Amino acid sequence: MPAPKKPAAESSGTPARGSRSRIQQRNRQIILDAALEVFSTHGFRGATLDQIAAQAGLSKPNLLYYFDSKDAIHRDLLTQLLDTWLDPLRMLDPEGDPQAEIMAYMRRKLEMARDFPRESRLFANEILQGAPRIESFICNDLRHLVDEKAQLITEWTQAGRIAPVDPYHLIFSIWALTQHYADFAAQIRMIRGAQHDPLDGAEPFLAQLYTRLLSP
Amino acid sequence: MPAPKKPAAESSGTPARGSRSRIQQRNRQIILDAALEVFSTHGFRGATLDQIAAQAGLSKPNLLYYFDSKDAIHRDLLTQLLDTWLDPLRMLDPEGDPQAEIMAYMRRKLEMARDFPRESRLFANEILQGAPRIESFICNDLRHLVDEKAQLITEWTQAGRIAPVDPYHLIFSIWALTQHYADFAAQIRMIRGAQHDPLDGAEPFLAQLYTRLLSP
DNA sequence: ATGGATCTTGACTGGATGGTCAAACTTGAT
DNA sequence: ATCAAGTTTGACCATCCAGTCAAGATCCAT
Repeated sequence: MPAPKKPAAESSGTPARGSRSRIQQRNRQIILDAALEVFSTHGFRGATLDQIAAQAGLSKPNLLYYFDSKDAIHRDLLTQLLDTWLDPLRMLDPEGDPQAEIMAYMRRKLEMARDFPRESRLFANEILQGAPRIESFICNDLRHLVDEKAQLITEWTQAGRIAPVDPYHLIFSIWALTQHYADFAAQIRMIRGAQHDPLDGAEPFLAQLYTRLLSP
Repeated sequence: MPAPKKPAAESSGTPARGSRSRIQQRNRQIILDAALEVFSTHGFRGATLDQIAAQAGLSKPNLLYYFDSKDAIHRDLLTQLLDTWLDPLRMLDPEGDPQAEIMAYMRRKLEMARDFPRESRLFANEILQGAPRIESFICNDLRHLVDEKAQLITEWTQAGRIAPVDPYHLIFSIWALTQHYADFAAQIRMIRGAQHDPLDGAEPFLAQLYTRLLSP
């Protein structure tokens, strides 16, 4: 007897994109989008499959037809997120103008806070809990990239091309300042009033801040 | 028949401190401390009474002898937290030297991140979820205080005593930069290695940053 | 030492929630 | 049109978890 055809577990390896029907592609995406909404505001344990199903407009058993478990949905979201999380920092170009490069990095992160606030909150939730699911990513990929770029920044400071700053704290400051606008958007909205976009005025302020910090 | 004597609900009004026995004082504090540990890392829904009981070294029914419900413990923690959350900003002195006042505010917030990281994470969890339980606090107390201090900063900039900056974003930047060291401590530890204190070097960096930002 | 008040807990309940399953429905290749 | 494969769901189960309860242990004023 052939086991009931589940639409591919694919927990590892290549997605085998072509092997999925249009319906699968569409519904998996709908589910991931709904799950991102729910996980990012309620955290993993705070989210329920019923909430996600309601948000997706599907039945709960139907979610579990497309994903093996609640955990699998969450893992998929995190994997997808981490896949692009490093890109802005990776683009920091050793050949470019130091100050312009760092400003551009800050702007890319700020764009991510504006365009992907739910992803930022998903990440924040994960770190707040001690990063149990993404520890190896942070200790390996992220750490090595940060070490590499910190080295680059140190060279820039030693060459006198930017003011002497601690490169690690510089990077952390960019993370803190940009992600704050996504992670703490609720607070900012309540303080500035709902009519403002939380990010109004953020770019000029951060440009001013880093210009003054980095000018030799 | 007298109803079983629960140790005072006290959900509102004065604690009636003296009315509690030594055992009550002690155990309530043990429970709140354990709950802070658990809620701050797992969030409200992610925490279980069993975890809190284990952390406190008490039985679950015993927790519920001292507090009416899981929610009541959480509410107590938040209330206690909010009670002092505004103090550092409140201390911003209109009569003091503007730059020194803002630097001192940053340092007070950084001290709180160092001394009360669990409280910071409890707060962060709450905001990430949209701040449902503390909306009125943020919309009223916090908002009014921020408006007042933003006004003060504006006066300082108009008097040319500090560089012209957006006062709201200045305040948000202090929150972001200082709380980041508590909320994202797990990430910082993984990147810098466990031997470093996450806050090593933070104070000089932030001093440098705000000195350069604010100097007229 | 004694007794009533305070504290503690094992055993339990009811509801929520992740996950299963078999039957029903839809799709599209022939 | 037909049917096998793919998709959907109502009903169900097992476990987890907040909260209850009544009986037992401890404390402390007298």
